[in-house]
Amino acid sequence: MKADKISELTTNRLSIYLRCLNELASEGRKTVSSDILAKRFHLNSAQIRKDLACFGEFGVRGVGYYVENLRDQLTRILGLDHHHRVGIIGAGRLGAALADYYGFTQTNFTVAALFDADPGKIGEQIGEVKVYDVANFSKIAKKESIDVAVIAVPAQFAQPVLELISKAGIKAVMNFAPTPLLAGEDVKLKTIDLTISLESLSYFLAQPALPNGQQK
Amino acid sequence: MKADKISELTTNRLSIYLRCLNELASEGRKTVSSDILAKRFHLNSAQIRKDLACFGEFGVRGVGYYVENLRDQLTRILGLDHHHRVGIIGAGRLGAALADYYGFTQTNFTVAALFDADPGKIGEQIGEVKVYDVANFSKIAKKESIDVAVIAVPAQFAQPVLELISKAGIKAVMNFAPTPLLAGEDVKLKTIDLTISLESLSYFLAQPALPNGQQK
DNA sequence: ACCTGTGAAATCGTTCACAGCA
DNA sequence: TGCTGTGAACGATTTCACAGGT
Repeated sequence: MKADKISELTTNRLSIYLRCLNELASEGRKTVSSDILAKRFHLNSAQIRKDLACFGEFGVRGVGYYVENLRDQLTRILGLDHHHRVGIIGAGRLGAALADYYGFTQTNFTVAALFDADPGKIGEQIGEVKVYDVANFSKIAKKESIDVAVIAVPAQFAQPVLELISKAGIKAVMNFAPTPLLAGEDVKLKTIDLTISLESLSYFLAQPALPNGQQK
Repeated sequence: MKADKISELTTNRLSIYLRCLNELASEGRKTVSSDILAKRFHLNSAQIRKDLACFGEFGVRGVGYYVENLRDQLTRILGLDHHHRVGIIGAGRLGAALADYYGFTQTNFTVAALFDADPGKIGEQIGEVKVYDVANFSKIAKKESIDVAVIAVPAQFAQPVLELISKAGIKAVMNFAPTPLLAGEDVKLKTIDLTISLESLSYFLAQPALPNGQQK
């Protein structure tokens, strides 16, 4: 298919496929069909094939996919054969937790620096990582080769912080502030809005249970 | 429209509309049209009307929506006129950060208890909240009237923890473990997978810039 | 016989455009 | 005239179903 426009839903699933393949590889499996993959991990086999076909013809008819080969291909497609250096703006509890979280679980992402405006926090050491003055963001970002930024500041500061990040030339941003942000066309912004997620749980709980005990 | 099947995309947007209305209300605005709302908050006016029409006829032709009335309606629809009590399983950095995060920003959600299996953590006090032995989850959940659970444990423990939550009769669960979980039909599960989000940023960075400087 | 890659169909979601009411 | 509520058009995504390769 080799299309130019790959949907975000597809790339999100590539992450999932990669996880599955890592599991299969660690079990010593050599090949896997889209059908086996789908049944085992509760996916749809046609979707797996379509997603993969966007990037090349990785499968062999009558056989399936070679686990190690496909894993390597996905790793490359997702850019996980490169290291990424993450800067987190906001050294509150959330920023500190994320510094830990990424550091422990993601070998391809290293948290290189935390930033804050609070003089009481600047200079502190959180785990392996130092807290810098956010006023020096651009300078430190360059020195530390940061290519991914995480916004973990209160909502009202999120937009100016995003502009600071943009000006520093960083193209990939993850936002935890519960507010939509406006970013330039060349910047990839992912907002994870915990408030919306919580309120959607609240909505579900507010729905009356149907007679058979199921929810709507 | 009064439909039975409301999509999650719609309910997520209700949260956003509610935020916008709160902002307008605090400015003293009495009425607002879907068009004004859309232009100001970068939304689509037809979508706003369709979303709202799922739940009733709140608008007045020629006038728009009454800000306070619509805000109250959305608050009710989202179940935010009730308090929710949250239990967080996993008292690591992430669990602790979430305990703080929700406590500070969400007046409708109170973190009632943290749970962990580590004897070193049990009995600790994190902010206002005590850490209990996860073995006593069901008992404490009932005593504390917990109706929302948050999974903040490592991936390999997430499924058994979900089953524990289910058995305690809790119907709304937010999962931060980077793994898909299987839940019963009557349980609403939201997974927030930071690994997928990060890898999708990595994918974006791996794409070659197009000649005009834009990304694909 | 098995399994991929892919058009075609079905489903789901968004946007348009306008009838109808204040 | 201004604005909602909604059928219809459009667009995106998922699933089906099968031709064709091994």
